[in-house]
Amino acid sequence: MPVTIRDVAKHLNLSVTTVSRALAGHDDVAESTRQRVIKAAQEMGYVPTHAARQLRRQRTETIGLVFPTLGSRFSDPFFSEFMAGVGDETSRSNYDLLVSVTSPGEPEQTTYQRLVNSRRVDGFILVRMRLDDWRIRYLSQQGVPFASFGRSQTVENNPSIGVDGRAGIQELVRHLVSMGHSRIAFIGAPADLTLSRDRLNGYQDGLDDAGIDFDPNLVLQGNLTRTGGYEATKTLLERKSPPSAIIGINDLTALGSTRAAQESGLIVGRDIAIAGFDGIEASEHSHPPLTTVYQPVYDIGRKVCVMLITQIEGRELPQTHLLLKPKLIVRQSTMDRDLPVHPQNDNSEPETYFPSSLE
Amino acid sequence: MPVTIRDVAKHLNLSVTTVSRALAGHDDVAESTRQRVIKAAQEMGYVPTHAARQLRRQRTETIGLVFPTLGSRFSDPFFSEFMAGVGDETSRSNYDLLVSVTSPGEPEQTTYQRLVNSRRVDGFILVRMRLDDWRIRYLSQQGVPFASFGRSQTVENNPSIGVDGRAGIQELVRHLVSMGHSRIAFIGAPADLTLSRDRLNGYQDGLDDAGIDFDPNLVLQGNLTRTGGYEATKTLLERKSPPSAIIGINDLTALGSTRAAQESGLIVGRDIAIAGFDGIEASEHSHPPLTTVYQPVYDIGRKVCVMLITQIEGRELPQTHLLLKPKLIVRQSTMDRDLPVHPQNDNSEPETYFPSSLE
DNA sequence: GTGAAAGCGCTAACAT
DNA sequence: ATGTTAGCGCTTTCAC
Repeated sequence: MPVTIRDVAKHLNLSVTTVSRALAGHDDVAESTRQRVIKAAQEMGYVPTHAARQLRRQRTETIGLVFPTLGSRFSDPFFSEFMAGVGDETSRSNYDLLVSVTSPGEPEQTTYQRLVNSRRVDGFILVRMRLDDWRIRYLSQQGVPFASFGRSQTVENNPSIGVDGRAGIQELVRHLVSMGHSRIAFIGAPADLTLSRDRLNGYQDGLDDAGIDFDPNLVLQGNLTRTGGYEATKTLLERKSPPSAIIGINDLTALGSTRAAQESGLIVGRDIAIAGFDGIEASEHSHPPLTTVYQPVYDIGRKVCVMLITQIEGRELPQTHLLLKPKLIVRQSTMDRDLPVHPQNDNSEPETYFPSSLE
Repeated sequence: MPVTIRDVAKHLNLSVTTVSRALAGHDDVAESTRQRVIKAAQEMGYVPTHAARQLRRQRTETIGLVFPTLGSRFSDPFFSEFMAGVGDETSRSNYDLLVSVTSPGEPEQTTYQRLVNSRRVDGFILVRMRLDDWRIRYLSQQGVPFASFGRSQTVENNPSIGVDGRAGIQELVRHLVSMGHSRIAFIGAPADLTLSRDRLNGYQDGLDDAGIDFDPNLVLQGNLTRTGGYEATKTLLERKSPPSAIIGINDLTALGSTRAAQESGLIVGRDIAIAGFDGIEASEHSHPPLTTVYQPVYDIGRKVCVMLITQIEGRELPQTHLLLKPKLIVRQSTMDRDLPVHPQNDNSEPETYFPSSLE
């Protein structure tokens, strides 16, 4: 039923080859012919069948994105932001985006293997990197291109964009210390995640800078969700000497933390300081607005995608790894209302996240 | 490089035909042969090339999901929840999910047309239905299967799952009235969306029930985002006689509204009541927790997907349309703390959203 | 029960 | 500048 390249060829009394070449923009076809072909194709509503082209060219023009499952649902706005960035960039580059939500029962590996073996995608975008990451080993070995948000220590230099979570948290601790805090708690995430180690290191660094002793009682493990933050905070607040400030490893954690503190009758920002990491929209609109370490997730999604496509198309990558510096955004959740606005409180995004070579 | 069906055939001294049939489970191949084939395929790591199979069978085993762009970013948790449901169900049914974020420049139609013409997907899942919806006309005309979350009035009975937003909001108004409110504002969404009309009708119904006159000054249009709710609320609160209660057409709107009210020094739940619609996770964790009309978005995603796949595979659809009744969840944002908990405040999800035929 | 052959729609190597 | 031919990897008649 749908119109094929043969229909167009027949219609114009040309061979399919010529039509194909005209449409592909080869220079060995007469300009007049090309015009006729383009016009006819247009009029007849011809669009190449993806499967056929794919089979022939051995390229899918599709990139894969496998989301980690977070319990039965995933509603981390972080991921939607990221996906929006990736999605915009893929369609800008005429690629399609295949999304897999690792289903509850299925092990993640199966998903990747299936996609690789059936040659369903040209490459992968990886998120939620682990210190030791199976995916990197597997994909490198299979020769399948990939680019990641965040690094792993599995392979030296995989193409990726990272955010210096260590420096970010370190700066956050500095800010809290400057506000007079010394009992600062940290609600982390599973230890195998790269971001856990980085941010925890930053926490450590920050304490060191201020000459504060590390207190294991003030470090708990959450799971990057609101609920995780909520529960960890309940525990913290029941301690004999509770913290005066809490850092959530991400905004969701900090938001859960905020709720727990409020349920305990504390005024966040005055009785206790709470801060997060990510800078999701909700952090800005929460009550009180949340101090956070901002990273440009949408843009990172786009750039990681650019990196991947560059590789897929065999072009040279300006740099394989990019480490961005996140930006502390101080808001009410760490500021006593009676104090003046902190000088760091500049909400504008810096202009120069990315080197021009990636633009 | 990757192993093809020919490799398997050669390895076993069989024809590709036989291998193909053995793997497809046809009954005209000797049981012993089948076992050998399956074993060999397994060992050799054979997985059918998707493109080839697709070209031959004229089926993609892929379903398409085109997200509306909401400004440059989309971070509505509503969509991630929905996508998680769709994604889980597609992979359970061995389908893939192709996601398109309509990019800022590109008109939505182009996206659909490209996907249809290149035969990239077997069908679509539609969201954000409009009263008069081009997509329904187009896809029906092209003979491409689809199923939607929400209805349009374009076609009589397109396969869809809807939520009775009218009844939901009506019940919400009833609740607000029972709490003593009579100046109830409504922050809506663009009028061409089906959900806008439904929920506005419910608002109207609720007022009628209570014998309250409709006051056009209390109805504003938002855009389903926090910012929209925030701004509309600022406007409302500047009015000479501001509302004592505000209904946001979705949770995000209500959350923005909450922030605006708090900035004006109001205690939400006591000085002003605010409620939303959707029941996203953030509504539960906001301060104060938000009264909302809950709809099971994740499950709806799954079921819509089941509907679509049923159609694609030519099986009979038990019913083309399903209308779910949403559930009012009363939380602090509409309750003066001094009052006892409202009887409707039962947070458990009802067990019987879906008829067993869809399970 | 198994194999040979055709063909899905396209692109590219090789003529002319 | 255009056409002929082959083949990507698979499924499906149609023979045997």
